[in-house]
Amino acid sequence: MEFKNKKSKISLKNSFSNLILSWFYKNLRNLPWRNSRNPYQIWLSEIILQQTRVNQGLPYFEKFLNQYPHIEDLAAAPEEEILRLWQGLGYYSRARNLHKCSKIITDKYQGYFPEHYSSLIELPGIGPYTAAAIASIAFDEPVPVIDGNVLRVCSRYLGIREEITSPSASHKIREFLNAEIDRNQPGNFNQAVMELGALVCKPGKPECLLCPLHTNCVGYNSGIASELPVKKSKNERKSRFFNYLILKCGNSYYLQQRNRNDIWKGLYEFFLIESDRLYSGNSLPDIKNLPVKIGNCIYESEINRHVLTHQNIIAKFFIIECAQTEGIDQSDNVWFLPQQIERLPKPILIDRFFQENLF
DNA sequence: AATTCGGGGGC
DNA sequence: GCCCCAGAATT
Repeated sequence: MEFKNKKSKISLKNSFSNLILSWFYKNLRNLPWRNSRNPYQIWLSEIILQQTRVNQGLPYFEKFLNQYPHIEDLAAAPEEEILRLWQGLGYYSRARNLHKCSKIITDKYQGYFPEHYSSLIELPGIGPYTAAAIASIAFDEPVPVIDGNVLRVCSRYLGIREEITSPSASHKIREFLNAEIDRNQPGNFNQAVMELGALVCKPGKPECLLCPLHTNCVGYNSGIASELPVKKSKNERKSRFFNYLILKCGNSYYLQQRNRNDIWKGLYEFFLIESDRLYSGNSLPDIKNLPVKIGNCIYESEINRHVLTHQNIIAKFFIIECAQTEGIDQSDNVWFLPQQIERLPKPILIDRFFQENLF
């Protein structure tokens, strides 16, 4: 008995959990959402950070918390205002779901987040990762988070050579984390694994000699850490050709809101003709269904290339002066003055052209 | 299980 | 160029 206890204490001291937690206490970054255990702030930071680098998300967290100090403020805001604040972060469904979720919490939960994974995951925009993050960090529920960092750290530590999204790999990692998670401080444990992935166990060049886990890391000991995790090859990016007709009537410009299930849903853009090619200004095709009678093309932009994860957007802007008709109505959400356009949520491609040429 | 939703930064 | 980022929703 005596011997058994001693042995288990020794192995406990050198466990994955203890080693990574003591590393975490010494090396954690001072991030604003770590200064609070307010579930609203935890949630906000997690939504912003989905598929987003901490450095890119940081200013957005500050802006949102400043503009919407409490979840009720977010729930009361118009969706366009939220999208405008989100502008540039991408994956705009996150912003729309942020708004939806804030209304549900405000209206149906009296402003308080549910405290368990099983309830959190029912909310819009909250999936397995975010539910686990909020439950563990804000409410001490011992459920492991699994994100890109965690998958990388675990696949290397365990030496998992199967494709990382395979059921087998997922199972091994989940079992491992469920066994290792510190049940007294699950939030710190989860953040420790992610932090190690972000600062040491990095994608290209892991700094294994700085890693507190390297003596027991299969990937390191086999010399294949940098090859892991194994990922499927990605699909080729498809090209799309966007011809933007910037219809100008006096000082007003035509903009429309994207509402299809496509990129940039909810954002505003100029009159768009998507085609299998780019047009040129001196031979614009006959266009029907224009909202106004068009005149000459007074400016033709260079070719703009805008790269998204699954698409290559190839775009050109044509400024077209339109005949002043009697029907120009500023209130119909179609014709806008530059200072109004400034406040509309727009794709970066559109905002960049607007800022450089029209504002 | 596969696709699609942005944009930026590192190399 | 290519990779990946504190993933989720949809098909």
